[in-house]
Amino acid sequence: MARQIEGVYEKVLESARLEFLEKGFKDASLRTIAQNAGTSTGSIYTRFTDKNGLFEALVGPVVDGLKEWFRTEQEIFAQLPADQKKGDVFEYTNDKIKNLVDYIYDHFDEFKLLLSCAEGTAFADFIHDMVEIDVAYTVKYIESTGNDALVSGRATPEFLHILSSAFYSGVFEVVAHDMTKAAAYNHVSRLRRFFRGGWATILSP
Amino acid sequence: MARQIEGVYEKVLESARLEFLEKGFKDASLRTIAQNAGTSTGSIYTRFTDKNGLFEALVGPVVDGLKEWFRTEQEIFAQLPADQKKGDVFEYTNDKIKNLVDYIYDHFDEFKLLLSCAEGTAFADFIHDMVEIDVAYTVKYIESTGNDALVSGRATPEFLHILSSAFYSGVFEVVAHDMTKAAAYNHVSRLRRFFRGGWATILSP
Amino acid sequence: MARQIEGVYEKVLESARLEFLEKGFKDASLRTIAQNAGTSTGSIYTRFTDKNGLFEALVGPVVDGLKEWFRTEQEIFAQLPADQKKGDVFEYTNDKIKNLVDYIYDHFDEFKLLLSCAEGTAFADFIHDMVEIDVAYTVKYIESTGNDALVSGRATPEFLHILSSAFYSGVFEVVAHDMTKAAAYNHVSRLRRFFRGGWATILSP
Amino acid sequence: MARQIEGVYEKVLESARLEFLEKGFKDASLRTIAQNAGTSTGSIYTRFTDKNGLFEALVGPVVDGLKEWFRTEQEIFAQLPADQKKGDVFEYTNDKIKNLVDYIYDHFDEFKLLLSCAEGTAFADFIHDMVEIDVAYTVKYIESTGNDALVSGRATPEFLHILSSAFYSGVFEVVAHDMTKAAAYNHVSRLRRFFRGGWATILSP
DNA sequence: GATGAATGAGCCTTCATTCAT
DNA sequence: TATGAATGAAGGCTCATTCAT
Repeated sequence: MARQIEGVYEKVLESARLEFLEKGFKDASLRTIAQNAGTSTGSIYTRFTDKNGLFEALVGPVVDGLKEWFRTEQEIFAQLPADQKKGDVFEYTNDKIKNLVDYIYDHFDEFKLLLSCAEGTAFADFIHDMVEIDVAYTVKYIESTGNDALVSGRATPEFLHILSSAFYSGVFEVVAHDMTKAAAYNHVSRLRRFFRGGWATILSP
Repeated sequence: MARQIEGVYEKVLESARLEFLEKGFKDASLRTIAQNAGTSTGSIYTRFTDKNGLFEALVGPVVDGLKEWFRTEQEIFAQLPADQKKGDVFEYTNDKIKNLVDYIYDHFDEFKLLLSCAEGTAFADFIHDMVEIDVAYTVKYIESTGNDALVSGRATPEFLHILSSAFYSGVFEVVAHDMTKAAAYNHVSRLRRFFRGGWATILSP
Repeated sequence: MARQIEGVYEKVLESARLEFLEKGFKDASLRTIAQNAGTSTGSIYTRFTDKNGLFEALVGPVVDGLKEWFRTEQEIFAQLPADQKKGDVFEYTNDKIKNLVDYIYDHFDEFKLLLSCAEGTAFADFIHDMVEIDVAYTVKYIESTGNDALVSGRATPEFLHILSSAFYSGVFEVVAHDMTKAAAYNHVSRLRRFFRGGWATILSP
Repeated sequence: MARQIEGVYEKVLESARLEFLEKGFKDASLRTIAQNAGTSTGSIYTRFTDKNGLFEALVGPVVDGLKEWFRTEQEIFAQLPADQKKGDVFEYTNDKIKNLVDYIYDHFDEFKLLLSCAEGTAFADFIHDMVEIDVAYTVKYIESTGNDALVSGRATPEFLHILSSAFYSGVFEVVAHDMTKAAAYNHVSRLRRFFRGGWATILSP
């Protein structure tokens, strides 16, 4: 029984990362990827099904991790005592956002792939998808705290979407600009402070 | 003058618009475009030089118009009396932003092309380019009013960039979501109000 | 009645010369030629019929002139008194060959076109054609002087061809190498001297 | 090992040979070549990289063989005892030149390709390249025998070039004229004899 | 499982020439 | 006559994917 040659999987991923980063998904060549990984195109198909599968193998775990992180944090928050929920969310989420930046910088290449090289991929709308999740959680949060922002019409799901879209676009600029992690912390926290005022007007009657 | 078959120019543009919208720049086929326009591929080259030239013919005037609009507004503002400049900029720009939405909806397809179908094109970084212009004008504005936001470090060009990026990403979501114009007015004005608070903290010492 | 615009003919020729020299006949573009001449492709067709016609217009007169020169010299020689014909032909043709070099340098570009840029043209076999003429004249010369080189088999038309081919290839090297006219005189006369010995063994029993 | 359909390689080469011979390099069509060989255009690229690669596959080995032959003969000659070198080189090279003709006729099509169908190819200047090699060897030979032809100025590298160019042009005429091998032997040996006299005047003070 | 040759549709682009204006 | 837009075939080449070995 033939076994998969060890180390090839990783080499292909590495080679693919570079090729996708350089040329984007569509213009990347599987032949080049295989060659630089020291293997054959066929073996890419054995391991990754597809060009799309290869891209997903690179980026999927990072996306899943991010979604999982969102889910977990949401759950943790949901189980806080009611008074704490209504407390200073801004303060509460301070660490959270720092974790997010950490996560981004732990997977910088992958985020670059997601944000700049994913056209033609299931991940083309990465920001948009993240925003959808974020909005869903925000809605839940607002509802669970009994805040009347939605009921009163001060916020609508669509507007929350635009708001979230604006926020995350700002956040992910740190990737496009290849900021240092320190600069990223700084900018993201400024961005949050900037948004804080707006949120206050929405959440307070 | 050699004959130029009438109406073909427009038909090609229309055909190209549809093809680019459907498949994006790279995957669009000039053959298909020519066929659907009832011409030959060669005549596309006669009229538009290039695949890129064809895309630019669709989208260039709209971008130029937008830049011109930016420039003009900036100039008008620059010539206001000093006290008016320092006045309520939010109120002042209310109409302006409405004009912007009007402009977007007057050229909806083109903005869709710019925002979703321009990869592989000189317009791939459309939002980013607009943001650069916007930031340049914002810096000028801040400096010309004698505000110390920049000097004090409450704002940096990089942070203004992120802020602007966040704002325009939010604005252009109305295109991605195919909102009605009415809904767009509404959302954009909400977005501005939301940002107002943040700006206040930056501009006031 | 519309007249041909004056000066265009010459401008087209000049533009064509440059384009053909740069890219060779096949890769030259009529559009480029027309453009650089400040006229339209159509007007090239009006004046020169064809891409081939254009090339011929450049090069044909020079070829014709050369052929005419060959013919005239041959005629002059034919009418020399018999004893003079048998005299030192080498000496006699000394001036002739100098005239040839002069002719080449009076039409240097055209010879370059003929020798390096004529593939795909009726002039592709220029040297070969010249050689044919030269051989025909040589045969006539040998026969008219009563020399038995041909009859005896010391020379055959085919061998004369090869000989002539070798000689003219050597001569036209001065074009390929962009020699100065002075250097060309020098080399061609050396070449003739070199060939002189060989000829002597053929012509003398 | 992935299957390589047997016999296709040869069929492609054969098909290419015919197409190149008929139309020359530039006007030859890879589609036609592939079709006549019963393959796809793609497989030509797999096997030969390029249109150029295909031409080179046909002609490269023959050129290399020729260069190698030159090199070897030169080396053998270099190691002859000094007195033999100064002996009758004409006699010595008698067999050599016969070998050359043999080589040409063993690869007749390839030489035709090189001499008539190579425009647009790295082999466009085949004769010129051979001449360069030949001249280099000739210079070495002259120097190594202590002959003063170069020192005295009776010969210059440039003139040797022209001479060699003339000689090989004559030799390769046998290909252009589709001579029989017998006729070729005959003509080439006549040509050598013809050149002999000239060489004598150059080499003897 | 690994290989990599084969596929063949498809890409953008160029061109000499024609011909309506 | 001059123009130059139109033609449309043809060009070389690339690619993801398949599959015999």
